[in-house]
Amino acid sequence: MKLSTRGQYALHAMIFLAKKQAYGPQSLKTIAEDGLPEQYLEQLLGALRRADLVSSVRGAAGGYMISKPLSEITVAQILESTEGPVSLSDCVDGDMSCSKGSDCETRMLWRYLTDNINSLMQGINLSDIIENKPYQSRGVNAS
Amino acid sequence: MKLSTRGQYALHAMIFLAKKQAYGPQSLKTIAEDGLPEQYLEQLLGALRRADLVSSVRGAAGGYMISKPLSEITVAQILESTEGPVSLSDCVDGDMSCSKGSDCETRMLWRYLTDNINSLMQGINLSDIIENKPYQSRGVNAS
DNA sequence: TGATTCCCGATTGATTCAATCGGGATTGAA
DNA sequence: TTCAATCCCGATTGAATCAATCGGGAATCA
Repeated sequence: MKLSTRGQYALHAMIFLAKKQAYGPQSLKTIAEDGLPEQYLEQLLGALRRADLVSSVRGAAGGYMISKPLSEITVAQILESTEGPVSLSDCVDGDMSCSKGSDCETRMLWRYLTDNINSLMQGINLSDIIENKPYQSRGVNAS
Repeated sequence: MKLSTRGQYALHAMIFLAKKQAYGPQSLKTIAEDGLPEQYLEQLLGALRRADLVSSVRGAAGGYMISKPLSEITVAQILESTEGPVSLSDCVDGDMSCSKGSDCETRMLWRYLTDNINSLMQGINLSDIIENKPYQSRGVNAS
């Protein structure tokens, strides 16, 4: 179970933007400066913008910036907007492609794990990250 | 973030075997009976056997069976043996492909998330699942 | 007007995934 | 001894996904 580079790059970019909040919009070129492929990153920032996590300014001296308080942007939001929903198995989302009933053991397990992973990621926001807070166990709980 | 079918099929098969423990080895054909592709499942059972989670008996009337007490087989073991280690980002395992130092913010975050997800999965064993115990929050903790 | 930037769909090449294939080895029963 | 049932296992295939690039367009500012 692994994230794709999308989520990793996106988080990287968001941390970068969070730190530069005071200096106006940051161009793609600047954000990509430490090695991320620029045009690829562009796709990701598009996704982050559509998720309302960043806003953008066009034209010369334009760029991207964080669109709301850092404490309101969670790791879950960043990853979901670029990687799609965290959902270990399709059968967790009600679409019922499998033949078994809605209470089959595996489904309950996937749901439990998925919920907990989501809580974990919702429990950490950008502000926590850049302030280097040691993360606390929070929101992780039983079904 | 999604599991592949490997982990899903493997868990399914393990639950099946757990329930049939009293009835001797179960053949691939039997295990695959409710729709899993038989030859694909064969690969997975090979992996589970190499991880010592099941043992096999060849020849007519042969098959697979759980190889140790149900309470000693965790979801983490099942998924790892078929999907590889749960590790959200390569940079978590010390191999240092990235240029940044060992304490970069994203690395610490991936490590935190990875550790917690692993604890979560180590905290549930086959016995819990087939006895339909409501899972408790356990082992999930801070960095 | 032109440079700088974001915007965005299409395309490419590599990798991974899901599954099948084709044969082999082992065992128990007839 | 033969045969059917079963596990064993590496190789192959086709499709999907991933990572990245391409090629143009639109907005903004000097």
